[in-house]
Amino acid sequence: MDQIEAARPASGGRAADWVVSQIEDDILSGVLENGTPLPAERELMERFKTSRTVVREAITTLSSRGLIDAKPRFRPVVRKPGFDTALSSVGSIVKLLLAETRGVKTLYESRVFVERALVRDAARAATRKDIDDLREALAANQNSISDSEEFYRTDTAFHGVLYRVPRNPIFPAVHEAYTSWLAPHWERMPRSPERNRVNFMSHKAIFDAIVERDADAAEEALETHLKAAWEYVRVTFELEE
Amino acid sequence: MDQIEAARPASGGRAADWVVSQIEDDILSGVLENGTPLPAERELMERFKTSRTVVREAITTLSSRGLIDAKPRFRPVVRKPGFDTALSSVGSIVKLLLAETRGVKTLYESRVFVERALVRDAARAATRKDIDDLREALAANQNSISDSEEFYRTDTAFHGVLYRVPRNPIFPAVHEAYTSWLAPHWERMPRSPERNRVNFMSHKAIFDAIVERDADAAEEALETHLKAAWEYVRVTFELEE
DNA sequence: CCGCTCCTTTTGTCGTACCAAACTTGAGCG
DNA sequence: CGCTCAAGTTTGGTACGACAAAAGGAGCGG
Repeated sequence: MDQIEAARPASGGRAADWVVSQIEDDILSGVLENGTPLPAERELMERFKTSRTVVREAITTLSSRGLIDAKPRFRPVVRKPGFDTALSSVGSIVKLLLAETRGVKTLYESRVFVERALVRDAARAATRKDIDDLREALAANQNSISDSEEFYRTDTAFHGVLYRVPRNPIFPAVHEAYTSWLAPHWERMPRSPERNRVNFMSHKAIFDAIVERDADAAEEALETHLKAAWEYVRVTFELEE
Repeated sequence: MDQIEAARPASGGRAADWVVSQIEDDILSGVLENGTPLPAERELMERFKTSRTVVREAITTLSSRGLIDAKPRFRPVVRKPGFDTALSSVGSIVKLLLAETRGVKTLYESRVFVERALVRDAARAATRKDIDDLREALAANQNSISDSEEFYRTDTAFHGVLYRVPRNPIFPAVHEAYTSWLAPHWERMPRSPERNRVNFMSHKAIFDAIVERDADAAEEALETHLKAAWEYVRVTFELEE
């Protein structure tokens, strides 16, 4: 037992918060490796010399912070945090916000904003490999025009390539967040090969502009694409404005 | 007592989760108004016919989701969620991520990316009032060159105006998040009137380009500005690359 | 009206107990 | 030897009761 635990603060803060920070440290320092289950609650209460109440509170807090993955009745699994888990941990609030008036519109507009910048960046700085990835994603998209289910996936994947161009892990995380948050709305949309073809053509226009290194054209193509997609959603769901 | 409560699911999910969703509904539907304190725990356990254990777990969950503001020993206060609270609730994870290698750089680069798009947008679509706000913020910035403390505030405020141009509540929330997360690093930076003057001149260049409706010039001015600021930080803290 | 004390309420923590679901073990079998 | 399945064991989810400490009020005196 050479474990040196920082002394628990005498008073003021909650004991649970202290346990949370202790476990956080263990996760970050690698004592608790990614993917391994957390020790049993009764074991933790012994290690931290505290009650199960406190341990359980700490666990729920860590869970909602995304540092551990806690399914009911199962051992919580530690999950080393990345920007992706950070974003997914706000999913619950965002879902509430989307239920409000204009919530979806607000989120979607921000997505358009971000992607406009992304295609600009791609036109400016995409590497040869980025272009190849885009071309590949575009081809996959074209090949699945007749299969709406698959088309949706390849559509998402195409946009996903754009989020990876800046080589910043935040952007793929943002992309995943956007798609998961907006998916419930998208999935209820009627699909059709004709519709898919229109979207594919938009993707192709974006791709062509990027290849031509024409940032303005790329941005405009993307904006047209996403605005049209929104209009389609709006009419279908009869949203305001 | 005309309150109709959805029947608690028989089994499977945690009881606490059910209570969480119930209180969420009360907050969103306005039964629990913003700013009012939550009912006492014993009252809630009576209303939901459950134990205090469950009620308390629900409260901690709601707290870490940012739907209520819970200081120890004080009654939790209801806080209607916005995109701002959503972002601030991930602060705890982001703080951990910033401690990792290149964490700050990653976050800062994303900020540069976003602001590049913002100044472009401002050059394209800023209203007369936006321009006036920018001019005012710039003037305040200039007037506080000699007061580094105040200069930092007006600096932040100037950038903040840019985040408000798209008229999308997500962006001001993002700005607040960026500043609060990066503030601990910035505040340890040495300041000087000379340094402030350089930054002010950068702001002015950005402003001028926006007024001229020159998106390319605005973007470049901003990139130069933030890259220089980063270089300053990097050298001071001797960070890698 | 202000400030102090005393009493009530409420939160934070602990301990115990019980159930049901998950896990472990080992016997039995092909 | 490996697989299946049914026991027992562990462990998470919930409930109940208790108590110290702090907050919130009520009353009292200035």
